[in-house]
Amino acid sequence: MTSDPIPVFGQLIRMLEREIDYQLKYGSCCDVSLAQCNTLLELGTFESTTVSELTDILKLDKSTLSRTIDCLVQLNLVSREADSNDRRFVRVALTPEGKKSYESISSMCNQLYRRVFEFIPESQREQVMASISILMEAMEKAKVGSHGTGGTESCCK
Amino acid sequence: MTSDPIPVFGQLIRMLEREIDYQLKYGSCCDVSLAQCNTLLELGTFESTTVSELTDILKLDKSTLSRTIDCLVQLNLVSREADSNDRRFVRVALTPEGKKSYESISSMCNQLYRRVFEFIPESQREQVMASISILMEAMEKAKVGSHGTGGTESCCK
DNA sequence: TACATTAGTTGTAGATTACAACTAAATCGA
DNA sequence: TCGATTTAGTTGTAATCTACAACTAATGTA
Repeated sequence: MTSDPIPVFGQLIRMLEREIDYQLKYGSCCDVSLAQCNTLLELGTFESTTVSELTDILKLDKSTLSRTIDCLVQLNLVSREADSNDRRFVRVALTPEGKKSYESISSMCNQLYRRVFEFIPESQREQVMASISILMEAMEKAKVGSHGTGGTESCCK
Repeated sequence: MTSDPIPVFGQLIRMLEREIDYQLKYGSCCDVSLAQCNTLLELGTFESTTVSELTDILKLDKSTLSRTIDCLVQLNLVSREADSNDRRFVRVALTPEGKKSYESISSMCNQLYRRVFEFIPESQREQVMASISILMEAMEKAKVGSHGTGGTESCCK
């Protein structure tokens, strides 16, 4: 029974967060911004999606995503098309070029993660994988319904 | 021997990253921006620091941090003072008010993490803690020296 | 058909960030 | 000791990111 592990957990998790962000930013996204990169990575796991689905996943405002997608469309990486069943929805999908881009980004990510895994003793890899999964699930469950005031406060006065 | 776990690892880790970010943003930082919040959380673990140390930890440009600190100074949460040994360095530290703010933020974080932990079966908590630590260490070791071109590319043209 | 709801876009403005150019202080090399 | 170089940080500037509010369009409901 040592001292409270929770604050340490918090510190670790924040370090991890920054590390991930950094690696993704400077290691994997070459031609697109971090936001675009994350969007592509998500799009790659769907046949096609909608803006609101991406909103949920990426936790960004729909306007932000709408514009991010604008950019990706202009870059010819993503296609936008009204859903034929419910024309309020916009089906968003990777173009062939977007798929290539996705492949390239995710392969770079995977390369990094493989590298990371090499630094984890083989006997512990399974444990680490399982733990991330457990942690993720727990965070999902622990998600609060209320988000305080939300929004972007900040600087100074 | 199932299929390659690496891509799944990547997905999980990105989900986790967003989850952490979101929780910290809307759950823990009430009066200050996310960047300020992270800065306070780091400052809280030091007696006093320098801008460049924070640069390393937070992986932000020194100019960005300089201004973030400006804000915190204006908010009366942080003090800035030339180092007496080497006057190029600026010692940055929490003011008493900043300490209170730090306590409040980190206690809110810890509350969240405690909540998260409650959703992890007790038998697995130690494993998860250990895994985060292992992963973190591995990511540090795997860190590449080169960061591509770096910088903020992006939008469209 | 009118009213309400839902999905997404556009107007706008502030926040965040980084690069470059700068100042000030310390160190290095004759 | 003095000039050149390096180091820490700040300021000028500009692009990107983001969200809120107000809007349009499509659907559902009474």
